[in-house]
Amino acid sequence: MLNSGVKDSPQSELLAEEFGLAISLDEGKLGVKSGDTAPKRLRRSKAEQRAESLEQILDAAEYLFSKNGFYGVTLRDVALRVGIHTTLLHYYFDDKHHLFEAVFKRRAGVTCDRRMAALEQYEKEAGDHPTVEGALHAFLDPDFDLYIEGGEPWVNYAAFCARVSHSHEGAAMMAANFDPVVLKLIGILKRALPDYSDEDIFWGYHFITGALMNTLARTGRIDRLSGGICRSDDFPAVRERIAKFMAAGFLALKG
Amino acid sequence: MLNSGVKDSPQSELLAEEFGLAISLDEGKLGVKSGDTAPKRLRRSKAEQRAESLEQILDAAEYLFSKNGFYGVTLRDVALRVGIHTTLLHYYFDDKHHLFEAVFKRRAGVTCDRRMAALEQYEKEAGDHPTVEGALHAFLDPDFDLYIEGGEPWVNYAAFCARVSHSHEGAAMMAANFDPVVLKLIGILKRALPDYSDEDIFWGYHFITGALMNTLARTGRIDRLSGGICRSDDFPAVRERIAKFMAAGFLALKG
DNA sequence: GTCTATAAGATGATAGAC
DNA sequence: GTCTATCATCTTATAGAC
Repeated sequence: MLNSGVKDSPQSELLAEEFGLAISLDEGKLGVKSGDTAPKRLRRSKAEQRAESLEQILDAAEYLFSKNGFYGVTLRDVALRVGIHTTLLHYYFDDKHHLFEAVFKRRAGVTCDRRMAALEQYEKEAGDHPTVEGALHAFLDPDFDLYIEGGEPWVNYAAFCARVSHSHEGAAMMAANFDPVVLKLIGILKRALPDYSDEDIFWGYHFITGALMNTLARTGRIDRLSGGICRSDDFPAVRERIAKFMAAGFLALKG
Repeated sequence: MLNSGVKDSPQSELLAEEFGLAISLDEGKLGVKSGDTAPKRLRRSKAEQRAESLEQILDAAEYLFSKNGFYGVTLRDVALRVGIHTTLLHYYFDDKHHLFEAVFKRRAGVTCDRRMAALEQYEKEAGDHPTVEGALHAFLDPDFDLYIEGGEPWVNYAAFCARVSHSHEGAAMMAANFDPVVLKLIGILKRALPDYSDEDIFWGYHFITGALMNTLARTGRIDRLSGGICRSDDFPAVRERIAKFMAAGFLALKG
């Protein structure tokens, strides 16, 4: 396994767990039973080691890209943070673009699946009369829960996505991965607002995603502006307000 | 004066006008009467020439920074676009950071002054009973008008600001320049919503600015998502909806 | 898998000629 | 004011040793 940034870090073995989350993309893919009969897993399989190294690199890249964007991070920065040599990054990810894409894709599936599942469940529950606020809760809350409960890696990923969303390189990546969920939401909104034009509904979504991305970016602006009354990383506070706020906005568009 | 990107461009003399806007920061500062009696201004003063060169550089930098951010643009990119050598950029702006800051500051004052004036006028008109929607119109509309009527340079500046707003380098720049106007808006909102907590009001503003920045960024995402029904650069469509939408959101927070 | 060595090119910046 | 020449440094990427 790789060094963990700080040289000779004694607890480097723990990092993967510390940063781990119950939901993991790679779980199961490796085909390795973690329980087995081994005594406290003294030895790891090659596949496990590789997966762990990949995770550490992706964590570092995710953190740095979320702060400075694609061009603001060098492979040297990433390697230094992990405590390895840049050549190893090429070994694992070929080039910088692939690394960037890997960071995006690692968690994209998880958040999409959760939101899609929540939307589908809401559709069933609501039957013929979905509400805007109900749909928005189904769309937004699973994500907020992920960021609130998932710890630092997920919060970094959120900021990473916020950055990507305002960049041109990332627009295609966003579309390819998130469009199905968003269109699912749009579909429910249309049924909740049958007399609305598509234009009104899409602009409403545009406002929501703007507010959401501004939250995920955690720039610290609202902290200073409010003199500490609000904190950029107070996701629960936003979760509590955003669906109700935006639902009312929708209803007012034709009012 | 400088070359205008394309070598031997015959109409390079016209560029400054083409990109010019009625509102200009430098107007008046130069102490040069443009009308005078000169026959179609065959000769320019040194100061005028210098100002024009600066404008051309700033236009190019503004465009590029708005697309790729601070780290995604090299001085060579800027120089190439203007048709000059990088050393000249150092001559005018010292270093890259100063150039970036100059791009930001060139138009920051204009938009702030306009919005502040509109907010103050609204305060007078509304007297003791300001409304949320009224305050938001005063805050947002002058800016939208600027972007709609100001042409490409102002639209690029808008995208530039959107990018800055999600970056850490830019957070301080944003605060130093825009906080007074924003706090003015917050003050009016407080009077419009006397029973609201500061927290609710600041989070509401947070949502608004997110939606606004997402608009200014013009990433093209809403275009593809909506299959062409909405266009990223359709500022009038947003102007028409955003104040009403967000005002309703505010009113719903305590409802 | 991890490292050393190395290359080719880009980048921000300076000194000085014209 | 504008350009040439030059610099040290950084950046991505490859080949090959261990």
